[in-house]
Amino acid sequence: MRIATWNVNSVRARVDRIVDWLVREDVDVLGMQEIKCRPDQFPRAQFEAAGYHLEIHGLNQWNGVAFASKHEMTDVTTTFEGMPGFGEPVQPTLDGSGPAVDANNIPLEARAMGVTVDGLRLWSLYVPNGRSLDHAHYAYKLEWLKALRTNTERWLTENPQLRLALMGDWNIAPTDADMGDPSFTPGVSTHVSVPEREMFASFEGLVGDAVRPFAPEGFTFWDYKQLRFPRDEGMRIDFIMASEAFRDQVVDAHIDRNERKGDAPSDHVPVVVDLDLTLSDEEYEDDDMPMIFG
DNA sequence: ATGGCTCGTTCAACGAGA
Repeated sequence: MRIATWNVNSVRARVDRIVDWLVREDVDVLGMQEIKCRPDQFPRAQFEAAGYHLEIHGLNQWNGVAFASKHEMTDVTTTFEGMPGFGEPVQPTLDGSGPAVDANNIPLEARAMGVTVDGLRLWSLYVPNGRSLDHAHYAYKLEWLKALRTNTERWLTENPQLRLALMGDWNIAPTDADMGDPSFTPGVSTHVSVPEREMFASFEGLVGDAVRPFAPEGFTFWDYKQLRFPRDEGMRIDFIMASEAFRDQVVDAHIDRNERKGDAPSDHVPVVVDLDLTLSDEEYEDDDMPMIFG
């Protein structure tokens, strides 16, 4: 089972590349971010011709998340409990026909989608950028992640064996090795600030990086400007953060740097994990049994 | 010191990205 996450920076501008890659790499499930369109604008036909089912959450030209999967998707959700919105409060509609809002009547953005595939609980997440340390978007980013962490803890408390993956564009470079863009300055810039890194670290013990053990180095994003890609001045901000039960089944992983090359690439590249779903807890428990030598 | 690319909006610049 091959599962991937990719911030595609507009699915309509990139549909040929995305579907070509899915087919060539024989990807089972892809979580996308920044599709930048509504479901009625999504280029469904090309995905479906390649054998993929689709789940799409997009409200306008900003943000937007989706899944393409060869296998059936169930339990589709586009929010988690306590997810904050961004912007000005709106008047709630009595019949619930208006935009989805948080507890303060602030509209929710299209930044999360959860699906279940073959018993795996997968989330496609587009964490808010933050814009700058003194911007309201930065406080929103931290609140959004705090709510995600609270839900993650609850999901795993209810089911410690849950095979859960929080995959997407986290918009945080968790270590200095993950930041290679010289325009980002510690203490001044988003993505490397202490509160962001502490928030990322707060997921430890719940989920861990499923990719880094197999791909210890490498960026997932390079800015379009300033020759960042040829100079390899990128950042590692796209992650598949997974529960222990999920990681027990991961047999390989990689970052597909080649997708930053060629005509009209996204500024992010796909991040991929390969799972062996036949690996079970029982087998691992058996491995822990004392050996009896005859 | 500033902008640098790319996208969607929609035809002219601008918001947003990171």
